[in-house]
Amino acid sequence: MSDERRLEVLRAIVEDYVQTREPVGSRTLVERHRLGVSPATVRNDMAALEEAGFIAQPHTSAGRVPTDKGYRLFVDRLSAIKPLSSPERRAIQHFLEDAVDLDDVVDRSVRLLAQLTQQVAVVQYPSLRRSALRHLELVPVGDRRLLVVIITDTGRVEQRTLDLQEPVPELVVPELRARLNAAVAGRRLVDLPEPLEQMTLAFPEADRPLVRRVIRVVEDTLAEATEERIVMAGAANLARSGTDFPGTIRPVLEALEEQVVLLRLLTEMAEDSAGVAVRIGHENTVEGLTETSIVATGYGGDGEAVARIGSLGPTRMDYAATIAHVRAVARYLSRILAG
Amino acid sequence: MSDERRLEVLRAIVEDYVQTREPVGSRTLVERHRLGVSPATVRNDMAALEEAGFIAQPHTSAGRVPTDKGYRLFVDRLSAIKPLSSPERRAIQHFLEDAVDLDDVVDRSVRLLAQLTQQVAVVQYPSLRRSALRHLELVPVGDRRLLVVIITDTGRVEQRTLDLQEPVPELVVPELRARLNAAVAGRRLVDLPEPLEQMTLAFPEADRPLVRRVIRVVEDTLAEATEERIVMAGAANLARSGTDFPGTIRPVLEALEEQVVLLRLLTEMAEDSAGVAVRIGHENTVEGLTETSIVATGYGGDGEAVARIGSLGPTRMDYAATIAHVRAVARYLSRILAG
DNA sequence: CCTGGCACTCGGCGCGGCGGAGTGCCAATC
DNA sequence: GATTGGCACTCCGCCGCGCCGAGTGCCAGG
Repeated sequence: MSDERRLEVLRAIVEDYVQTREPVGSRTLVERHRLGVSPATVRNDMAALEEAGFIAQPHTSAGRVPTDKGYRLFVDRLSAIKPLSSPERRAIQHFLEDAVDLDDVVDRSVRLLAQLTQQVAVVQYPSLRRSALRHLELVPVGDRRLLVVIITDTGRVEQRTLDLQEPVPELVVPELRARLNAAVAGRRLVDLPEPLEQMTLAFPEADRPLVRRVIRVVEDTLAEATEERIVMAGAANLARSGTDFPGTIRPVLEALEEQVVLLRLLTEMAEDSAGVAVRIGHENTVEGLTETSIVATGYGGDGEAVARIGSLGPTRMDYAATIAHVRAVARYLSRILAG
Repeated sequence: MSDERRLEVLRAIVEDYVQTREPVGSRTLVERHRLGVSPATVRNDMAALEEAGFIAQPHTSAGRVPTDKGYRLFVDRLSAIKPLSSPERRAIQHFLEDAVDLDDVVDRSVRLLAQLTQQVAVVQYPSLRRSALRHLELVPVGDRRLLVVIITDTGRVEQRTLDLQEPVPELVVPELRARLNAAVAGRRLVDLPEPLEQMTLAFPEADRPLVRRVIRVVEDTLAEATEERIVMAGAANLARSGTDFPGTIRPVLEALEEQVVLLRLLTEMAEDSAGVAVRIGHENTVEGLTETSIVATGYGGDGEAVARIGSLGPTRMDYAATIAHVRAVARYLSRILAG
């Protein structure tokens, strides 16, 4: 009994089940795939695969269904990545190229991915922490408020208002603005803290508290994981005809509304050698997502990713296609942001 | 046969149906409500109500169900607005008061409303057009770019970059900033165009093209309806236990993803005397939303609303409660924004 | 180690009968 | 003339039954 063929059988089971959404039996399996052996032989292999926990049967005397473990093995052995057709590529590129600003790029990307995969797409906004700063602006609003505007090289703009105990000295603001920008230009937010602290010393004693507060706001802004926004599209795809989910899709929708959780999940996911991360079923410990799988990868930035993009669907999804789509969109997205 | 009682019967039918989600018959109706008449009498009234198109029966010899027209009459005659309990009020207020900035306020509001109504909540971001300007900031970025930052009194911040053919004269920027702010302070964007045009004349001939371009950007920004963002929460509530929707919730989810359509719908809705707008079932011509009702109202601004907030659910919703909740959240939201 | 054969299991489906909730109508009553 | 009790009728939903087919596990033979 060759291990080789058993893997082949698992592969066939996964593919058939993904396509038909029904437990697959030994007879239909040999009919559809050129396995070169009889149903009886396949049955033996199936028994072994079940013993090892890769497949299971919903009821006695029913066909087999892959388990999470089975999908995992399948995905790990998945060597060939489906190449996209070249019209498909062109469509992606053109669609994204028409975007007018960062919001538009992200919006288009997430919709596109949802459309391609027919699943739920999730895109994290380019992270502030790993982006480089283009400019820092201070605007007095009234006489006890200061608006801090942070502009990154990915085109993202973030702002915070700062309430002050006492009026801001008119003259300090332009100077602070100039010095801050000098200290900050082109640096990534994660690399900042030290230069800023030194800068404080250049100001007269009296102004230092104010300077410290402004610096504090900038630091807080970058520290706040809350500010990591994500956008989502394709929720409607969860409710597709086939009864994809056991009970309702409610728990899934609930989980998806918790952006914080989703964000953590997305960033936690470890990428494999090919740069794509896959979480299958119960590998997602998040409540409500244990019946779903997530395919994600990073985008933007050379070498180190600036944010992540992913697709979420039922564990029984077309992994090969999803991986291809996620990679493709991530690649074009990176290109657009860099250009 | 008093018209008075017929209305009472309709009322009872709507209330029972909303609660039980099942067609309601004459017997159970008299048992649950103190109508003071016999089932037979109610049956006569029902026949009349059906004749007039306010109710219908799913199958012969089944109970009655309100039609869209029935709900409409019910809502129009709905005089008493359910007052919220005072713990409920306090909870709303505290929850919203803890918000740290505009994004947070909007986010909290939409979640809160979804939670209260157990439906889908939608909040439109404070509109630029109807907000008053607090401050206008010009920031040179590089020597051929100008960043225009627009800050409104609702706390919203919008920015645009402006590419220039020739370098900006260093000195013009501060002057332009000062003059613009003088011309603009406290005015609503819709009221602007004329004062800005006059202002151009105050600059030396050479600088006028630049001034005109900046003004142009400000005007464009306010003209772009695209910039009207909305946020949504509570999609999971659509998938509640009871089989609320005929087929699936898919068409509804799809419609909700089309923010542009949703936005148009929200702004089109005409408010009644009490300031709340209700669209019932097929009154929503939007595809996918013909089985849902929407309750919406404006918020922010004195007299004239600055943006809208609403709740969407199955036609069979608790209108009285939903209206109360929408009004309450809108009121507190307005208060927060004003303070 | 593979294969064909065989007995067994079990879920899904269609059918028929039943009960209950509800209606519509009619004649009697106030 | 509105209201009411009575009565016959309708129809949906539910339950139990039996069949069929797909699928399995095992065994003996190649």
